[in-house]
Amino acid sequence: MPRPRTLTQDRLVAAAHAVVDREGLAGLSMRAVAKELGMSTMGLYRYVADRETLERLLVESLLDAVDTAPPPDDTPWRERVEEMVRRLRVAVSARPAVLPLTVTHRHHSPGVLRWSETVLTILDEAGFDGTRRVIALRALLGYVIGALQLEHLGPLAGPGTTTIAALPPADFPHLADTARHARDVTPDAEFFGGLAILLRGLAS
Amino acid sequence: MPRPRTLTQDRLVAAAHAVVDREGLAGLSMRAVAKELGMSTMGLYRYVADRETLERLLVESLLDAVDTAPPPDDTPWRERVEEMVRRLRVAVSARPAVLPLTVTHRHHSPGVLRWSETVLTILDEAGFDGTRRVIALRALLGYVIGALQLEHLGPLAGPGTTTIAALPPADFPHLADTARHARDVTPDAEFFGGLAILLRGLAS
DNA sequence: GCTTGTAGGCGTGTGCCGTACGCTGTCAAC
DNA sequence: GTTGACAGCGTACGGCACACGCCTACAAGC
Repeated sequence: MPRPRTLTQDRLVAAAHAVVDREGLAGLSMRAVAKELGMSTMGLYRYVADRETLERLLVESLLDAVDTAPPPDDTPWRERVEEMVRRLRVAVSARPAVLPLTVTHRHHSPGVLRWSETVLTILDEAGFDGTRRVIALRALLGYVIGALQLEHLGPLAGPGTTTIAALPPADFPHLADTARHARDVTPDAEFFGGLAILLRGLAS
Repeated sequence: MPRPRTLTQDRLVAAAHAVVDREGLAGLSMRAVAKELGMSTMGLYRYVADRETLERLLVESLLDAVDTAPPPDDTPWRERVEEMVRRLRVAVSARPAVLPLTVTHRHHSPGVLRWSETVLTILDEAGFDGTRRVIALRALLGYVIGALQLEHLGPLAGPGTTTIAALPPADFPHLADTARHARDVTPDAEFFGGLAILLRGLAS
């Protein structure tokens, strides 16, 4: 009977994403999102308890988009795990700016829970059980989280590597050599190369 | 000839660490550090360009403490890499509160550069070269960064896992089972278990 | 068709934050 | 004794998240 709501949660999250896309993560504030929606700052608090909740919604909107249906089981389990990891990476990489939020709010996301369940199912079918399966899942998650941050916060081809290349090669001979080779490694090759190492280790 | 400095960089960093230890990372502010030192807020800016520089110093003080001398080379290369990773983990885990800063400021740390150089030397002796060595190093770094965050921001025995255990087991059977087993896995076992998988993958 | 309860939205104010800028006080060199 | 370089301080500004109370649009009951 009272005045009807003027906003949906989707519109709110879309506005937040627009702000982040335009101004970066540092530009995300309640004020900025409110302005994006053409309403007053405090009006947002009718839809969201606090800033942290807004961040959580942002992350969930990303992770819920991940397809967590089991890949076709006529492929080897390692390829199926790789496919699951690939899907996660695609979703996260779509909005690298929110990656720091993804790391801190990951626990609350139903998308990640569904993803984990599917991966565990694959690992189960591959013969992993008990603590071995726990450790396998955590190792995969750990690698994905770390590698994605490495990729987006300290890219191989970015300033970090060029800084290294400018170091005194006498003190850091291998590092200098590695930086030179690093220029030839695409982010994809680096990420899936590392993943392949992990999967080989799981298999043996 | 002018008035002598009253502060050393060490005292400044120690004060910042004290604040973080007492109030957590969120309690770290220029005002708080200044109060800790008994001086005015703006006095700090004689020693530090801005807040980011202070954070960088905080991180560097941690990472420079890592022993980057090559481990004795009469042990297998995998054990030597494991030893290097262990040292890094010990240093970071000493102050888990600053872990988020460690991730973002890692590039600037000479300690990490020296660590990487040593690890590359070991990998070189183990026969890795070119892009294979690049990918191996990045995989190790990625795993370490991600696993440490998993360990300190979403601990196995923490609220995340108990939340999972309370989920409808019908929808998440493997996850529920995993959460039950997770209680028996110590952080050490989890971290080095995952690392062992990665090292096995590197060796094969 | 008027009244009234409910709930959406807004404005103001508080206490944080980082830091720009100009002043004051102290000391060593001359 | 004078001078000038520079450590340290105080004030002020523009941002932030958010508590709190007010106003107002609406639909149900009479």
